[in-house]
Amino acid sequence: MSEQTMTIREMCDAFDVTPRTLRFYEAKELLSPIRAGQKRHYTRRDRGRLKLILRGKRFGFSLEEIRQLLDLYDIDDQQQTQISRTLDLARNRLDSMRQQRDELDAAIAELTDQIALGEGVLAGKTTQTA
Amino acid sequence: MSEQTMTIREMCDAFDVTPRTLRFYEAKELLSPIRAGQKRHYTRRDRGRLKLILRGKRFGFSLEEIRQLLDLYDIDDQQQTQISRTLDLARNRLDSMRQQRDELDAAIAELTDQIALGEGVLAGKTTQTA
DNA sequence: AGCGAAGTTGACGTGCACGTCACCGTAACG
DNA sequence: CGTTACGGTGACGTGCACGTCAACTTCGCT
Repeated sequence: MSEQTMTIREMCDAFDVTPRTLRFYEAKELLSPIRAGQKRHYTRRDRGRLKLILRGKRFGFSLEEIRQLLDLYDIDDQQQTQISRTLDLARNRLDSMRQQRDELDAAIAELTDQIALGEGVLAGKTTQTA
Repeated sequence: MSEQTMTIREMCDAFDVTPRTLRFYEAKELLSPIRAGQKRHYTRRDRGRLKLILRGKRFGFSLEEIRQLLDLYDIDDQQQTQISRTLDLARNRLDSMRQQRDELDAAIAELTDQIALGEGVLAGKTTQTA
């Protein structure tokens, strides 16, 4: 139970994506499954990366941005010279994620208020709080 | 200082968007500036909506999703029958925003760890913590 | 050997969110 | 009165992230 690789279909079922999507990500160099002849075999590393890709997408990052971030998780393989650049990129990304979270918190609070307001209207009260 | 309306250019400068974008949003019925002859005049309401639109975009919502959410902030103008539907939509959206925030928190934590790891590598330590 | 299911590579199509360009109106300025 | 600036309306173009379809291999059976 060490070289647990998955076929493209197993990947699709596991992550709810289409084969087209996986091949597309590979073309964009986000994934690099092993080839057994022609067939693709996805390793644990590929699964980890895909998970990060899908998460990144939910946060509104482009595939290109995600590609650059993914390098951080493979930092062992990298040249020293590259690492510093990647770290800068990651720190920037981290900043914008923190900002995004703060904004998100604010938006959640606002929306919560608006819903309460709407529920009030439904309950027959007027908009005037007094 | 009550009917503070803005021209399209003032809007563009204030929100850092192009005229094309504002006209596009209008075509999609996200904005509805007053017309003085042909010219558009953006009211306080338009500015509020645009702010919400841009925020929504940063969270990865589509313009169509945003359009439906915007209705919640104009709930006074609506039919009772519509309000309930809009509220449901808003509650769903709120749920997914909360989920998104939790995920974002997790991602921030992970990325923070990875950065620390990378910094360790730069400092000359090996990946092996022991 | 034959067959179907699964996988592969192009190549073209699609929806979204605008960008770009050509052309028109009009209001202001020298 | 010409022209420059700002704004308007189509209409077509573009980048991204895939969807769709045709035309193969390649297994794994029977």
